[in-house]
Amino acid sequence: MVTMTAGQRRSAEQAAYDAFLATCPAREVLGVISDKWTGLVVVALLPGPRRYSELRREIAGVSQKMLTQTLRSLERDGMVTRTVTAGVPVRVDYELTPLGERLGGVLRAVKAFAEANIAEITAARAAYDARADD
Amino acid sequence: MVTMTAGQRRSAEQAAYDAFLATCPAREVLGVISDKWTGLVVVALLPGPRRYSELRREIAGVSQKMLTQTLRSLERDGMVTRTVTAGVPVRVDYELTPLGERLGGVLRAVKAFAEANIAEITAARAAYDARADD
DNA sequence: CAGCATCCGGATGGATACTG
DNA sequence: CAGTATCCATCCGGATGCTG
Repeated sequence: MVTMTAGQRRSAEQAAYDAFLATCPAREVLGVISDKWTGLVVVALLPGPRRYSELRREIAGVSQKMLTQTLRSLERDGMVTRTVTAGVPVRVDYELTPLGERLGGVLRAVKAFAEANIAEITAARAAYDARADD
Repeated sequence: MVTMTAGQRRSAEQAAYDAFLATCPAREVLGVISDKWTGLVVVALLPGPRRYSELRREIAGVSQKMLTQTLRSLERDGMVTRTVTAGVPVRVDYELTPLGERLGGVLRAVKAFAEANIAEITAARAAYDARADD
């Protein structure tokens, strides 16, 4: 197909890319942990189960919408379980599944890398920005 | 200040949250790898240096704007070096720094987790979505 | 208490055209 | 070849008000 238009070529590339992404577990998981709040929630749940309101308090700055959305997403991915205890008032507990705890392990690795290298990263940024200020 | 308004309380929480984020290396790094393309670029550079056009070809689906933006960001964070070789045509090579290679190591851990658990995640999603379809 | 529904501003990211 | 500049659609995420 030498006569493919630019648009057709892009579509083809896009399709190939989509297929790649669909079969790329790493990107799938990257999508999971790259959410703004997912990491914080998983880390907050590592010590043990937490109630909705406890999570809101522990993760300062999260809106209720985002917390709910994040928890639903984690629940869907099999990372947390949601347990409703009827009564007044209602009580809802969230807890990591074994899968969620393994994800927590990965996040700890990220955290370890972060703490070991943040100084170097910050320095690199400062140096880069200083050049830009010329 | 018992007479704080809801708005003031939120501002206070926001400030506390921002301060927390600013001093939280893990979130900083999470921000780095959570970019849509950063992971792919770092992984593509792991085997060795690559030219701009090579990266465009290897990472199917990336727009030139996003590739440039991602590379600039990685350069700023000290993860890659950018080497320009004058001439016609111009040649630009990107290469991981030691810091970038260490980040690559973390990404490999993510990848390993992903590949080991993707089946479970997919199954959990299917089960969750099946319930939603009721 | 633990949400859901709605609105809305800003950031994200793709398409396109042009340049040293 | 390796970008820069601009425009524009979409989505993310916060604010607000209401509910079982």
